[in-house]
Amino acid sequence: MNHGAVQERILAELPELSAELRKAARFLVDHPDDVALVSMRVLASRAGVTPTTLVRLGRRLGFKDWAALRAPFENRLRSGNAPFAAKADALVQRGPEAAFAESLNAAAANLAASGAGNDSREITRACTILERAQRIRVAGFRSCRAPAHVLVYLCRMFCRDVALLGGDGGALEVELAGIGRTDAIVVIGFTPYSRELGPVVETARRRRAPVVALADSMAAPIAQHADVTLRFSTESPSFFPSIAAAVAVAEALAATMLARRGAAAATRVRNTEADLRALGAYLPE
Amino acid sequence: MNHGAVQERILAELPELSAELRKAARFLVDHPDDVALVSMRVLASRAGVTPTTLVRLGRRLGFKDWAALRAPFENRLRSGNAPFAAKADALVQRGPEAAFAESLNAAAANLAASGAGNDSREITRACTILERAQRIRVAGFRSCRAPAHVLVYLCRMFCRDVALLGGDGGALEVELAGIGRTDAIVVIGFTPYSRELGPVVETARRRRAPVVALADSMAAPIAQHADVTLRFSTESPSFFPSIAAAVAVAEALAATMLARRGAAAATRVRNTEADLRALGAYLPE
DNA sequence: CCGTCTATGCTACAATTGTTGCAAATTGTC
DNA sequence: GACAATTTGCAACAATTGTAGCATAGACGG
Repeated sequence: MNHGAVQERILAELPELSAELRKAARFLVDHPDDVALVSMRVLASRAGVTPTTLVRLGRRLGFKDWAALRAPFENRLRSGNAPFAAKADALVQRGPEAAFAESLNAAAANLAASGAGNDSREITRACTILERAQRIRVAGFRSCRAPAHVLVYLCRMFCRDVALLGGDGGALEVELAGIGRTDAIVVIGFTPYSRELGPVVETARRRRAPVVALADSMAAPIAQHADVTLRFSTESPSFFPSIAAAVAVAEALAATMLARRGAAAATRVRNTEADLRALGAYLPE
Repeated sequence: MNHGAVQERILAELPELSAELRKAARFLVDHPDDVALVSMRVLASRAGVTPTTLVRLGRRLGFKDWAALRAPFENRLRSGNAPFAAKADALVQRGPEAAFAESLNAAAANLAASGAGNDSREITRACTILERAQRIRVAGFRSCRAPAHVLVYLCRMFCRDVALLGGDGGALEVELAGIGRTDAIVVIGFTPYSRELGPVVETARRRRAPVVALADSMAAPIAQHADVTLRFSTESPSFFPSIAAAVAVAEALAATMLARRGAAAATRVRNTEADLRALGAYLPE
């Protein structure tokens, strides 16, 4: 039996399995490398499961041993039947099929550039501004709506008053009405910059509200009057720029804020998660 | 140190070694898979050498442990290796200041894993489904709203009828009303899966509408009944999972569709852009 | 409410792991 | 041939491995 067959077998059996067995089974599907390369005990701990559960899973799937279940995972990695050679080739070959890998590669390069392009002082300043703010408002339009949404979603987990600007049709001015010195505005954009960002930075400046900009350039119009600017890169082999790096920067910003706030904020995040779960936001396991 | 470097090191040292050590060293070079996959004792017996010799070889090559020598051979077999592991090692400093870089690194690793985790046949099938569809509906909730938004935004540039599901408060059922075999549904989610995805996949299945899933696992409940599943990884050093990779996969999917459609679609994208510009969507330079 | 049954974890155990110290064997040198 | 130096193997070690048995916890039906 080869690895593919085992995986199918697992997926077929998945609904019938009990909670713990299913958790283990999913881990096998998701981390096939580990199955072959590490011991059962450390595999179990990585999967958040007891070693016993893995033994039982093996039995349940019809294998005599753990070794018997593990064997197909080993063979998968052996260079003989190389799915990796094919994979590596796929990364190199041209044509439509390569577009996927190329796009991902470009995004990864953008992330790396974003890591290098922001120095820690700027990051610290951005965090300080956002932490002091009574209210945080985030502006991002068109393709930058995604990173804006991410930032709002994450900050809501540990900040009182965070909102996305430009929610429902054209009420932007109303949403900006109460903004003042004690708040903070985050603007996200890259060339060409959405027109809607104009009024946002404009009112922010007039009301002396601190501005954190996420942009593709220090010279971006939205960065001109910002107190801090964090950079991200949008290079892409395709016809549209990539905003994956912007999303990653937004996440990293939220992660940094959380890290600075320490344990209290962390438990607050956990509470929020627990609330969501209790409210039935998620599918049951 | 990666496997290539170890191999070079071995070959360089080879002439200096004694008979037994050389025999062992050659075996390491010739059977790299075995080094990672079997225990030192059976490796020794396969090489016709005593276990002790292997330990001594490791020392001789400058490794602290047998585990240290073995590690590069393991990494060689792992799928998500690439140049990212090295980068992650470079920035392992702790503290709140490092959170930013760590978060970005994790996201980059997730991108790499997503590239390796999706084989090109699946990608092709996903594209085919979406290209055949008269209408495309995308479902993504909570944190997965961001990648859903990205996919919709991009596909709109070259597809007639694309929309985000669950737009305004609870009209999900209405939006699903007309769905049928000739349409396509994209569902995006990871553990824990938003409850709203339940009805979506359910109606898709009932109406026999093809489903493309973007998920963190082949074993995801939303992937179970999907026609194709594209994987992304959400590993993160922080308290919340990262969706940067999901965004990148969504972009890559759009890029692939565009590449497959050829020049005509490309000009269509350019026209859309030009329209936006003419309509005054962007700030003037 | 009780009893049954399944699911899960804990503990113990023999087998196997990587490693060490020491003795035997081999090598080269005078 | 005798000596030291090096190379090699053996036996034993603590640690870790995969597995089995027992006990507990929880679910379900009467």
